[in-house]
Amino acid sequence: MTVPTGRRERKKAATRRKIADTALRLFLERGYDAVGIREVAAEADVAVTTVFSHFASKEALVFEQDEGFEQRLAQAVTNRAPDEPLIPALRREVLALVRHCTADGAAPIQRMIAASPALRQYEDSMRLRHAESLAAAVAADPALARTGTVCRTLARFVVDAYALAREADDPDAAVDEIFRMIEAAWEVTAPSR
Amino acid sequence: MTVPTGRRERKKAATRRKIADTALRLFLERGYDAVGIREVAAEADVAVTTVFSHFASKEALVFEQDEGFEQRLAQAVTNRAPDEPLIPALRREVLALVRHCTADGAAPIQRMIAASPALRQYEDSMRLRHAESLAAAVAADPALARTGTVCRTLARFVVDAYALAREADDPDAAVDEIFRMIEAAWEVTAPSR
DNA sequence: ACCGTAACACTAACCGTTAGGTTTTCCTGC
DNA sequence: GCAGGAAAACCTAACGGTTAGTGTTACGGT
Repeated sequence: MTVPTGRRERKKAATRRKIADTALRLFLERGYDAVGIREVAAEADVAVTTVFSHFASKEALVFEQDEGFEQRLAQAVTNRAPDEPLIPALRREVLALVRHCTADGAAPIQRMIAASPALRQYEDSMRLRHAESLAAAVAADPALARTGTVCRTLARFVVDAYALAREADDPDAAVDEIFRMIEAAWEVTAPSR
Repeated sequence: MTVPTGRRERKKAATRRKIADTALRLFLERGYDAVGIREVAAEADVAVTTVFSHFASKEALVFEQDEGFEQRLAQAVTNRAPDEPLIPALRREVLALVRHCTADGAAPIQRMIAASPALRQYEDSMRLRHAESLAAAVAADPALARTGTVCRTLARFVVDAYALAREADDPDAAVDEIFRMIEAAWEVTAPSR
């Protein structure tokens, strides 16, 4: 019943980090496709089954750090100031996420992802999961009062903005441009007063 | 150089169709995951390598018939009447596609896809490919005069509409609702006259 | 009739992933 | 402290999708 506090959790987290770090290092050194799971496990000095007990798939090793992103969009909705409109809050968060991903330090990882169809596909489906949780957060806000379909649509549009802006020549300008479209799409669904 | 006319092509097409038909039949009979590629090959009386010379992956066997869909959205743009506005033309095409997929005859296939994460993921990434060709078609129309980012964004929104409407309780109404949003998003990008 | 090539076959492997069952390591209540 | 239980990690072995390598056939153009 007591909350497990201590060494066990620390060791588990250490193993997880060691696997992820080793994997990312090998992937960047020699290419994602050129490094096998057995090799990652050997280099991290763990069993293959241990790798898969920490990560659901080989692709998940690459996106380990981005797990927090899942919640950030939803929190941008639920934690926004009581009187702040929805769209600017989302715009701000998407802009922050885009800047984080297009920062110089992330360039090698982004190049690796772009080079691997498997990683691109994984990221795409990850974004759709994020859209679902964002849609749930939007639908849960009673101040917004939209149908389920509108909430899901908005969520898709927002994650599209994230994906498209990252690939654009000028990410900041792209966020601006796309969010003008999203704002218009959202306004037209306002319930009649 | 000469245009290949004849038996060779017919035999190849026949082999391809035999593989696809056999695979779909087995998948529907016993489930996508429960049928292996080796089994499909044996039942179609071809070698495993032959299956993969016709289809890039196991998932592609399921979506063989939907290959034409790739072009339909783009054609809805390029082949529309000279004075027809873009959005209604796209709305009409998406509605037709949604109705086609939610027709009674397609129900078992849709259920199979919904039951397999691998198939859902494959379809998601297929949609993104479709969005890219749609974006290219929109960008190529000089009468529209929008930036590349706007064209890509619109294309994403349109394929989102397709995906969301299919899952909605009332697909027709969802297409209506979502395309009102798309229309507004598109209008706000109109170049100043 | 003959050659090039496209289609197909067979074998054998590689790689991600999982199941099975065992050992180690830590937490906890005595 | 220590027994008992559980979580974490291990090892082995396999399964299923996918591909490389190497032939073999059958068609099409000359």
